[in-house]
Amino acid sequence: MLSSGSPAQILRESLIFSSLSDEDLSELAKLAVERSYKPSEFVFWDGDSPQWFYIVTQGRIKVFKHSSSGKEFVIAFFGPGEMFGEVAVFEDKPYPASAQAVAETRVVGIRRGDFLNFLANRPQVALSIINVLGARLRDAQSRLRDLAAERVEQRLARVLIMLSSKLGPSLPFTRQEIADMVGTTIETAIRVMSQLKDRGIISSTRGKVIIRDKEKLRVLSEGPPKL
Amino acid sequence: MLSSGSPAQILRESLIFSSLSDEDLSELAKLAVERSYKPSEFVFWDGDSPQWFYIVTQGRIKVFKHSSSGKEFVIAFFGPGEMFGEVAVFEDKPYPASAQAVAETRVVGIRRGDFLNFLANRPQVALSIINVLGARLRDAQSRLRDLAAERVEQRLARVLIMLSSKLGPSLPFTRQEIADMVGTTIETAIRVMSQLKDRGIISSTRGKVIIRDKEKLRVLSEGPPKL
DNA sequence: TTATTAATATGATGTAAATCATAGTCATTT
DNA sequence: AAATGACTATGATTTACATCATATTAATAA
Repeated sequence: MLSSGSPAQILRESLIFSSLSDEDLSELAKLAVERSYKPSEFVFWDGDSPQWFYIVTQGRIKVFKHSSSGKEFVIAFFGPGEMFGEVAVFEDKPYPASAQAVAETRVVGIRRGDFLNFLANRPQVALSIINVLGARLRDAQSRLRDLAAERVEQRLARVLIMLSSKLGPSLPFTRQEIADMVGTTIETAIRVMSQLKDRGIISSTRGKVIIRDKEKLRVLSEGPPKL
Repeated sequence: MLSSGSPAQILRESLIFSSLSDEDLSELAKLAVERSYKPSEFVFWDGDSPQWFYIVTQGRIKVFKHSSSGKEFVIAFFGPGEMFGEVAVFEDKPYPASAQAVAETRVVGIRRGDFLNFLANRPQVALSIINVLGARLRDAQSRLRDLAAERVEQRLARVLIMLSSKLGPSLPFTRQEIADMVGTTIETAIRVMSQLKDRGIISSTRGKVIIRDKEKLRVLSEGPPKL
């Protein structure tokens, strides 16, 4: 989505900072530090103290939590232009989840204190952060309801729809990654997706899912095919 | 928790506005409108367009969503000093959940547009809202992980702990309300709580739960009593 | 008081999905 | 080219929990 460039350019292209003047932007860029991660490298761990918040510039970051039995639950994948690690920064509590690169990934990081100072004089930026947090909260609450009350097939359909509205019809995720987003096991995810394949709703290759019939998927995600 | 008083006084006592000057506060108070609700009355419905955001001054508000099969999932109960309906307001999308009074309840409401204008010049207030949203997001993400991976007993223990850290050891909720927060059925909630009762961890009367042994409850909420 | 309704309780049965097991398939490395 | 390891696939079995059914108890109303 975004080409790589100078930190200032990258920040410019990120939604959150679109309201900034060139002046403010170059000031913010001074605070930003670039970092690279190889696949499977961690940006931070659940429980770490939050020094930085981040914006992805290239690649993809997986943010997830472990259950008491060790299972992963994926909160979200973040791509270019998206911020992560922000919850911990604004609250000054340990990161509530871990962040791991799932591809060759570059991020810019801004120190907690620096960023709070910066925000203190830019209400417009604060408002756009409020917007991002609001959207994420809304999303989390929907997923809560889904996990509490909807069946796997329906939840999986919703995850696929959400992903494809962000990334297009071709989704670069393994069954395991999808299972971890849906909150199920890999076996169940495979079984459900095999059915979707048989019904012509999706097709797939190794590590990739292609949405073939978005409309049928939408119906599935809404109606209870039960009863 | 809070005594009733003038709108300005109520706002003053709410965490979010603690940083405001008396001047700013009385300006905000001018924007605020008081309303009362009887038990079971709705403040807004899922899907309504968001004109207002609210702060509870007396009583209690239940915010919840329905599943496709009609089951309720309770996102949170809010008491005096807490805001609700904020997600929709900051995003200008329909309310993603319904809000219903569960007691004789008073709230103050502030119009979306008024409040956004007010915020635009008060970065400190914006930052404290970011804090509240951050805390709620963190909480929602924990619950997501729990729903995806933990068993009912554990989730129920966590809900009881969360509630008692807010409200003290005596919790004025029915089994149904607790079930709706945990994401289970009333029967299962009753069964699990009967066990907790037998083990001396809680006691209860009609519509009320009393935490007797917080430590045992904590252990339950963490360890997998499985294996 | 009796009637009515909401909350609590508990047993019996059903089921979606987890778990356990095994095998095939595709990509990468040696 | 063979070998190693990740991903996909499917069957068999188990299980936590939902669902259905029916009481009992405690408030509230008639």
